Parts: sequence; structure tokens; C-alpha cells
Amino acid sequence: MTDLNNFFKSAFTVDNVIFGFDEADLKVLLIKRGEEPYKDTWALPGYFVYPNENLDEAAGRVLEELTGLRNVFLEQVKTFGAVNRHPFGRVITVAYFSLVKINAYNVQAASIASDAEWHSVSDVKDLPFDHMEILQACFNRLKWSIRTRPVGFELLPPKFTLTELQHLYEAILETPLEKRNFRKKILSMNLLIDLEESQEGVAHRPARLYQFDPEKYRQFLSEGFIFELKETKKRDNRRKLQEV
Amino acid sequence: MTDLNNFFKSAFTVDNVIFGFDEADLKVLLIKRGEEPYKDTWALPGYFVYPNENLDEAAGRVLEELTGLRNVFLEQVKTFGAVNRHPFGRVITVAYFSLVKINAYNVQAASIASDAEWHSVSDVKDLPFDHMEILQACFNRLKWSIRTRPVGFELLPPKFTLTELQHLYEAILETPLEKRNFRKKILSMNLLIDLEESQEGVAHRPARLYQFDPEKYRQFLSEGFIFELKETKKRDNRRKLQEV
DNA sequence: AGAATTAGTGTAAAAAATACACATTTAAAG
DNA sequence: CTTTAAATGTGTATTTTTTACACTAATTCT
Repeated sequence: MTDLNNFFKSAFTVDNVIFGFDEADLKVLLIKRGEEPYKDTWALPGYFVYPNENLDEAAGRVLEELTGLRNVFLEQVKTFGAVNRHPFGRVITVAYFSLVKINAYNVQAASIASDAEWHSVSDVKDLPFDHMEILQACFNRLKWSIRTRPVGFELLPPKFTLTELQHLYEAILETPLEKRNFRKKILSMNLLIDLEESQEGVAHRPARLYQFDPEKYRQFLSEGFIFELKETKKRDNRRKLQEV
Repeated sequence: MTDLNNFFKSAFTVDNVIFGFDEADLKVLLIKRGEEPYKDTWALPGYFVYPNENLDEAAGRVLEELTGLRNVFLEQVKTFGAVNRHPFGRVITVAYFSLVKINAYNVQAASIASDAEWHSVSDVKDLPFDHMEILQACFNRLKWSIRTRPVGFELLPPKFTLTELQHLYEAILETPLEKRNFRKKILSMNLLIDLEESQEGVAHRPARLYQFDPEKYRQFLSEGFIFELKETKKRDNRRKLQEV
């Protein structure tokens, strides 16, 4: 342990699964690799961790270089270090996922934006290295996070409708939800501010706009409540016929 | 990325939070450090990851060296890599937790057993490096795991009573549970085999012995059911007085 | 035989989840 | 101006789950 610097040579990276939500689809930001191996293929953005940099900082830096965004939701998920995961040597990578408001994503501000593109998560079928596994792990974590913490709002604009929120949940959980029950559940938590404004420019009855209130959430927690949307459990719950 | 071997020098370790359950107390296995820094203080067991070794393998190796046990529950939790977490240089560590049947723990088989000792988790107040933070992260993960997957059985002998199981849940969740409701919930999942045997050598009515059935759990999952004990939610649920 | 100790159970009330159908509001089309 | 299309928004009965609560049963020890 005293001879740390010569113990063995390995490389340390962070990979960042950046999620965005665009109307009806959950997206992930991929970059076209500029270097071997796998030059010119779409892959998860990642980079080395610098010696003077904490892991979270490295992940935040990757994110900022790509999107121009700071202070967005970022969370460590899992570390991948299979011996042969990188053809050029031992590379251990810490996977993070982040949630960004896709509209705030600014191509101009991003230093390597020309090589970055949003892809629908459901369309991403193969990625180099073990990136499919990393993406899956992060997606699974997101599914869990959205049920147990109010993180969905990170993916929506500050003002949103309940239908948009429901579509977001449906896209992430990959299951349809019942409109009334969803609204009842969400509104009963009392975490949203009803802005008493309406959508504009839609060709139908405009929906009410809401805003997530972090202050209300702090209070909610301090009162011992728990944010939780139940995992959909298989059950035959059809209303039974009445006997006469 | 092509010059991996010279990018920067860092050390890679795994730390393993090994949990055991002894009658009424959740325990963690600590070792007395034989080297600087923090020589002779109790710390989490950890070691370098070898160049030819996957992360899970490294964690399994640490576990086997310490306990003589193989094929026990082991799961990655989080990676800790703060720049200054180790006084001698940059050391990034992947934290795992494992669950062992404390009775199966064999001092003889463990190569460094003389320096290892079980400590009650609730008594562990300070540990070197960021080990308190690592312990806390693993304990939190255990709390979550025991509610959402049938992992509690890993900590109990193959045959156990429902009271033992309840005490285990109470120790991990750090909250008292109501006997009848706990039993009803557990038994309703149909994951246990009633061995139709009883405890022996106790000075009171002996309890029935049960066994966890992994096969039943596979079927349970395949039928779309979900293992879940609700997180205790604050609620004033006292029965209201009847009006006459 | 009786005391001590823990195991084991039944049920009513409250809360939460589920299933289901229609009226409302707006813009667009005619 | 009227009608149509499209999505919003709401109420309630049923079922399931959770919760609270108190007594009897089985065994050992004295």
C-alpha cells in the first residue's frame, strides 16, 4: 500500500448516460467517436478522470463539455471494470447518468457538439465496448429513481402539463398508465404548484400548467412522507360481475 | 486513449462491507490494519484489484481470504474516489457489500482471521479513510435490498423461525415491526417451505422452522409478482372511536 | 400443578389502488 | 355561426392492502 504509484497501471474513466425527454420519447445523448477503437461509431460520452478531480467532478465536466449545462442532475450508477472491456488495456469506468431538459441543451455552447446527437433509447441497439450494458444499468436506475424520487421534473421544462408528465412516466417505465389514477396520485402528493395558466397554441382544449416545488418536497420529506409510485404488479383486478 | 498505460497513475481497490446477523444484531466484519496508514485501527477489508481480475472477482477474493467462504451474496454498491481519500496517493475504491451466514464463518479457513472481528453495525462510530461513508452507503443499500428482494435469507441459517426473520428485518430496517402483519405479509408471498419441524432446546413453546425456496421465488417472478415490503410511512392510523 | 415464556392466530377499520365513462373546453373546419 | 375534432378534466364504486389490536396454545422450568 506504500508503493501506490507503481502498483499497476490502469486507466480510469467516467462514462455518462445523458437522458433527455422530447415530447414522447426518452432520448440518450451519444457521441460519434473521433478515435480508435471504434472510430466513427456512436458511443456513450466518457473521458479520463484527472488526477486532481473527484469522480463526480469528472462526470460533471464531461456533461458540461457536451451540453454546455452545469448543475444538472447527475448520479453515480455503477462501475464497470471487466478485464477485457477495452481492447487497448485495462480501463475501469464509473458510469453516471444525468437528466437534462432537452430544450435547454445548447449545441453552440458544447465544445464537441457537432459529434453529439440525441437518440431514442429504444432505438439504440448496439454500442461499442460494454456500453449497451452501461446504458441498460443506467436506464434501470432511472426507472427506479423516477418511482421513488421526484426526479422526473428534471427532464421537463419548468412549466409542464400533467399529460406531459404522464407521458414521461410512461416512456421511462415503458408501460401505459391510467390517466385519472396517475393524476390523483401525483396531485395527492401536493408537490406541484398549479400555475393557473394554460397551454397556448394547441388545437384543442389547452391544459393547465404546473410547476414542481422543491420547497414543498422538502416539507413533504420532513413530515415523514415518502415519494413512491408503485411498481406495476400483475393482478387480475377486473371488476367482477354483480350477482342479482 | 491510445496511450493508456501512461495516462496517470492511480491505484484501484475494492472494499467489502461484509454483513452478518447474530441473534439480534446486524454485524459487520472489520479487520485490524497491519500497515500504515492507520496501522492497528479497525477498518473495512479491502485490497488491490489485480490486473487480470474483474471487479467482482476481486471482491470475492477479499471475501474468501477473510472468511473462507465462496459463492456468497455479493453486490457492487458505489465507487469512492475523492482526490484525498487516501493520504498516500490517489486510490479509487469500488465498494461491495456481502451477506454471510455468520455461523458458517470459519475462523480457521480464513488466512488473516486473527485480525478480523465482527462488530455491531450500530456500534461502529469511526473508521479510517472514508470508510464510515462507505459503510453507510452499503447499509442503506442493504435496507433497500431487503425490502425489494429476498436477500434476508442469506443472513440466516438454512432453517429459521419467523421470529428470527422478523428480528433480522427489524435490525436492518431499524424499526419495530408488528408480528402478525409481518407474518401475514411474508407467508402470503409463498416463498417459504414449512418444514414441519420445531426448534429444540428452548425454554418455551418451540417455533416452527421454515426454509426459503429459491425455486418458488423463480416462479413468483415469472408470474409477474414483485417482492416488496413497504417502506414504513408516517401515518396516523389509530382506530377512531365509534360513535354510538 | 402452576408459572413463565414465547409462538401463533382472526378480524374489523382505514387507506390505497383500481377500473370505469362522461362532460368540458378550446381551435379548426365548414 | 354551427359543428366537429381533439384532448382535458373529473367522481365514484369496488377491490385489495395495510393497519391496529388481544387472546389462546404449546412448551419448559420450578
